[in-house]
Amino acid sequence: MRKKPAPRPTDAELAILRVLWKLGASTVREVHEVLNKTRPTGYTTALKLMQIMHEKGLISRDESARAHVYRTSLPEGQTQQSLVRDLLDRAFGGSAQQLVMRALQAKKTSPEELAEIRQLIEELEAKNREDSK
Amino acid sequence: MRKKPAPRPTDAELAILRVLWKLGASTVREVHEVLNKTRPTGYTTALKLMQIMHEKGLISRDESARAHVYRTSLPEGQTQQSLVRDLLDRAFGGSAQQLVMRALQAKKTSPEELAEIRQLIEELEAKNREDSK
DNA sequence: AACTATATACGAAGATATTCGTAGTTGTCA
DNA sequence: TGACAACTACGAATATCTTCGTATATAGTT
Repeated sequence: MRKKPAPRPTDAELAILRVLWKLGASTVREVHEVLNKTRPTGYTTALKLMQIMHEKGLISRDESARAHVYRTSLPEGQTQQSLVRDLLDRAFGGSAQQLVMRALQAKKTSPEELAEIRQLIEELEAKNREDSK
Repeated sequence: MRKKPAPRPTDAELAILRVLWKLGASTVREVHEVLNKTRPTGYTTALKLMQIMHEKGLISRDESARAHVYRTSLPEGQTQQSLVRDLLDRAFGGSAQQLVMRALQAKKTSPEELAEIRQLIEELEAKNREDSK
């Protein structure tokens, strides 16, 4: 008896998740106020979406107060990981290398960020050498 | 009077694009035969999808033969780039660094691939130093 | 010429995603 | 307490995605 994995969030759902990760546990109103700035929609639209996300298990809620308080079910990094893995499979035949290449070409990356990435890679390479001993 | 950019392909559409990139220009039957192995569906499903993709501008077709021959409108790399950029914006706040990190964690990458990525990064870093002179 | 195999076109069903209006409930405050 | 503001629940309209059945056309074969 295993629990179903959370389904891939849709575009609108991901927008809400991003707000919740940023703000932490929040009410519908708080989420709506943030979203409304960049993408004007009605309050009940946000409400309905969050109710659906709750049904799907993407978010959980605390109903003890009149205004329910919602929080994400999974940490940001874990969801990002899933999304990347999904894109990897759907568009890159599973090749992380190709995806990384495209990502670095798709957007200018600051020298500091490049250095961090290089460091991560060097760590992975060191780990490989370690393992093969 | 500018042409509309090709919309983001849906899951089923991307699966078809992948076959077309792999095989090159192909008929519906050829595409369907490949897809049918991994995801059994009817022939007319593939046909309909490809007709819609043609309307959207995702693929073009040569109607001179009885069996139309379809080809992708954009090269694989360009579409991959768009998809990565899209995910970057929707889930990573535009941070390529974060996305790369997640990609490398999401999937084991071979030492050879890691080396290639490292090389790309070193090239980008060299280019940065060059530019800042 | 009739039959068969293989095409395309098209409509439509069913599922999912997104949007919002309306109804009804609850807390606040003058 | 009565009016108002804010909240949830719910139904439904609209759009999009995915699937397939049916109608029709065309090429090849006997």
